[in-house]
Amino acid sequence: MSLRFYDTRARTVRDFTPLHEGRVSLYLCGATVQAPPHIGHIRSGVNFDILRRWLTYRGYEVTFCRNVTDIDDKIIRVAKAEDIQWWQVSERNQRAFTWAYDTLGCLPPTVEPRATGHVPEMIELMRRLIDRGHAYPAADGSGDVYFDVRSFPDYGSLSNQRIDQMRAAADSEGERDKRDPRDFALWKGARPGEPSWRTPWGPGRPGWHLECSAMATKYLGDTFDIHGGGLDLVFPHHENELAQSRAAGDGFARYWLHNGLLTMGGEKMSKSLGNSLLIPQMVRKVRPVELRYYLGQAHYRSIIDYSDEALAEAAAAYQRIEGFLTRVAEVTGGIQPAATVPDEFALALDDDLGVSQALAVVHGHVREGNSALAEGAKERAAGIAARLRTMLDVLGLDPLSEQWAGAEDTGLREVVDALVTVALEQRQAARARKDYAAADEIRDRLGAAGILVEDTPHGPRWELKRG
RNA sequence: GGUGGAGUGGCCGAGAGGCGAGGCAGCGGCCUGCAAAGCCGUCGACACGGGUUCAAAUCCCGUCUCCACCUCCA
Repeated sequence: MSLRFYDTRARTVRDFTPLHEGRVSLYLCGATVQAPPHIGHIRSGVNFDILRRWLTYRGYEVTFCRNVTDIDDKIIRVAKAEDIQWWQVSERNQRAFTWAYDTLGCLPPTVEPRATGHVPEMIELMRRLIDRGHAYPAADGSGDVYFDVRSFPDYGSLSNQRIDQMRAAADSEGERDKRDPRDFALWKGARPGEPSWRTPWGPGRPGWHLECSAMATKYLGDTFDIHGGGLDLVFPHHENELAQSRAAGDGFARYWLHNGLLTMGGEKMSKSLGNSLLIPQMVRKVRPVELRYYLGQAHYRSIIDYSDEALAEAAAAYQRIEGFLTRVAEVTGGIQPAATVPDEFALALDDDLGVSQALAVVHGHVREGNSALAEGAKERAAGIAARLRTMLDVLGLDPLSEQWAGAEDTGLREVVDALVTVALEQRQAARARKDYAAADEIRDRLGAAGILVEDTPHGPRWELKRG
């Protein structure tokens, strides 16, 4: 079976064939940097990071463009409230996003363009739209430029809505002189004191949607393969992107992928609802890799209803995988990843990125590997571990990778190891003379100090306790 | 009003007509001086009511509940 994805626009699973053989162009709507990221934003980042890694594993050269929208109403509002510059707000939050992506092991995009760096491209796009009769500057001289939805019969095709059946929303504040209430702003004329950029239609700033069309086609071409984002972006954001790009004559995205949202108590997590769980507080509860496992384990299109309990279970599941690989590495002196993943794993990911089924394959390997280890079959265990590393690498979860190995290593590990070894030698001596009271006391005292002792067929081993 | 989606065992979470994914927790056993880790076994589910079928979580009809989008949102 070939690679296939659920395409929002087609409303069905479609075989994936890239526009150019061997290459995939991927655009992801990243952050509007008005606030620091919560785990829902980073879920999206993790989902598409796994997609990107899988495409790369499949041999495609992936150009991954993830934008930053660094100007919008809320950024201006926050800046005003704090009496700082708008760009101080966006810089601050962009850094928070970058830190969060890095912390969760999301590979950096090929390019990460910012809206305000692409005003000339946006002007060019607006000019094309006006020339073709799909956009118009507001007649009242406000500087607004609107997209004329009635001029584009295909409007609504992404979200499967027809203009006439849409709830007639009142014009939002500041929008004036539209031909139809559903017309959306390509460009917003500046009001006094607002940041602005010059255009032939007056000073102003990008509407929310225009910059994505301008940036996606600049970096990926008039037509590109995949456009992704959260499900809440389907309408109006992606609908409007599609409309303005197609109306301008571009092919735009060929496949539309949307990740499910993250809820808490059944309610969507969002900045505006104020129920955000921010990344710094989460990585105090579990390690970043465990948070990544939690956010990535469910299918990307399903809802994740956050709970501390589920997070803890995910951490336990991850530790089981990690425990096996750590023990094999100790016994064998090191494991190199295998060249390929098992077919069953590949089949799962090929089918609309079935991470949950892929993880079942992972856990099957862990169980077999543990059995091999218990039987003393080192080579078999090592082979299983090698395949496991390759699978986990695709998911960004390999405990032995540079990203995650020794994340807590403070450089004192060797020192602690020497000290613990002294204690363990005394304990072994006590066990040898069957003085179990003394042996247990040593284990208990190490335990109180945060050292977990386990006896194995190869002798005792230790590790730091978690939590 | 329109458009999508969801309801699976104590919990998380896949699957989508036919041997009950996987993980966490529980129970029994093995291993261990005792543990821990691990292994083996086990318990156990498809919101509700009808229908189609030899066979239905899976298809059809109806009902209930919940969520998202139509307004800034990943």
